[in-house]
Amino acid sequence: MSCVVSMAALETTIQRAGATGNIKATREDWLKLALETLISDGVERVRVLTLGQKLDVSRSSFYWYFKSRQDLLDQLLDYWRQTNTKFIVERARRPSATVIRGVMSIFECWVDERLFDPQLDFAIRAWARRSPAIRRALDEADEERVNAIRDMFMRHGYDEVDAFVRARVLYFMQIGYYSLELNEPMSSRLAQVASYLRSFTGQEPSPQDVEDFSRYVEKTVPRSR
Amino acid sequence: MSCVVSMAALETTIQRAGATGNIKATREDWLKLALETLISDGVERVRVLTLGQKLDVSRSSFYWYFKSRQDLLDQLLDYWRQTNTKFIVERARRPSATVIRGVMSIFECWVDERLFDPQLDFAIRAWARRSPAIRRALDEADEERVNAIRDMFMRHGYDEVDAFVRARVLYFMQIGYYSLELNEPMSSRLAQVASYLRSFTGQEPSPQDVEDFSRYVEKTVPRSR
DNA sequence: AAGGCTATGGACATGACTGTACAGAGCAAT
DNA sequence: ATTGCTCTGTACAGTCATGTCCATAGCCTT
Repeated sequence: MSCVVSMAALETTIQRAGATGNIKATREDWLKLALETLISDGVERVRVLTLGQKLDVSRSSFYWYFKSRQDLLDQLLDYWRQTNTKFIVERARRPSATVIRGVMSIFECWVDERLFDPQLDFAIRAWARRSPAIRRALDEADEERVNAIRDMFMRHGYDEVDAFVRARVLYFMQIGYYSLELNEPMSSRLAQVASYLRSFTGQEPSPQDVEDFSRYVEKTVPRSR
Repeated sequence: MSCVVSMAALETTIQRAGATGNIKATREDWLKLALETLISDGVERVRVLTLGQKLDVSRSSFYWYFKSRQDLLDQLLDYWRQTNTKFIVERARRPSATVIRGVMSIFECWVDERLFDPQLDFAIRAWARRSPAIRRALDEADEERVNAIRDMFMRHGYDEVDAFVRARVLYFMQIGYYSLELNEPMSSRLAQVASYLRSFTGQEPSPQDVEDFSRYVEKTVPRSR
């Protein structure tokens, strides 16, 4: 579906499949489909049999590339680890002239699914409910993200508790937003940017701020409708 | 586990089990255990076989009380429908002297799991990913909740867009908060109440406000540690 | 064209789960 | 004590999943 995450990052996990013949499904095919399934249906639905049917290949092929189903799941987690937290932290650390600008930097992750894939995050969250290992990985990621955002607020003069709470409000609000899967058109979302900035920072955004953000989205986000 | 939701509401869905003998597991037992399993593990783990094993009863018993597994799941959804949205809306509609007080009313749901069960909500959310019927029910509930909160902000003079955005920030932030399953002690949470009120309303809470909220929690919330 | 390696198909063993059929246990009222 | 009702256990059929074994198809090199 909407899993348009850059698969580039997947290649990290992937050994070069030497382009030998008689290949119906590559390792990448299995991984990609598994990721899409994880995102749209949850871990429980990531099944060797089902994936094989969709790829029109028997299950033996799977066991050539992967040791077991668990092996595949481990790799999916690795993929998530290497992608979803990185950009948030990077954006939060960027120098910014004002808090408003700082928050706008982070907003970039919320409007561009190449930077942060909310559905993948949600799937990991559901997965974590029943798996302590996933739970631990997720907790670490959440903490890293919130801390990065908190530091941004502190750089702009908020005291520690306020910065922490505002970081949480900003981050948790977005996690919550995504878990509703609203699928709003970008135009509606942009129409509310000023209110969000005001609400998150407690300061009044300038018209220039709002305009710049719209520009950014227009120019860099594909399919922003 | 922490499923301490008042089971009273369940009885709505329940026909009186005439207290005849030879009963090992009542309909209530099945429902309650199913609900706990839904909450802690997700729908996929609500299985007739597993429930039966935990109740130490064979599966035939289940099929006496329920037409099928789907029948049970339908009833779980009904239970959620009848409980989780009600109190939020009710609290949001209560007259309040100031916005701060209005937000505090809603906060009551976030600190008292008898009013709002976050884990159940999360489980329904995960369920909704793969079931259009659940999706619809959930969307309705979310809209009802946000609208009730928005109206509260509007009653206190916020314009429509601002009220709507603040309602979302308040509600989504909480949904996000819960999906992290932080399990913080109540004392930490209370220590941040002032910051949260400030962030959500854009106004400064009085010491009296903060103190009153602490009092409320202390008196009415069981096990607030 | 012959062998070698890679990837695949098919068969088999095993286990978890749903739903159905039916016999019978236990209590209540007659 | 017999009958009737409610609930439970055992047994069976059917589905869907994982993982293993082994034969072999297909390209690549020599």
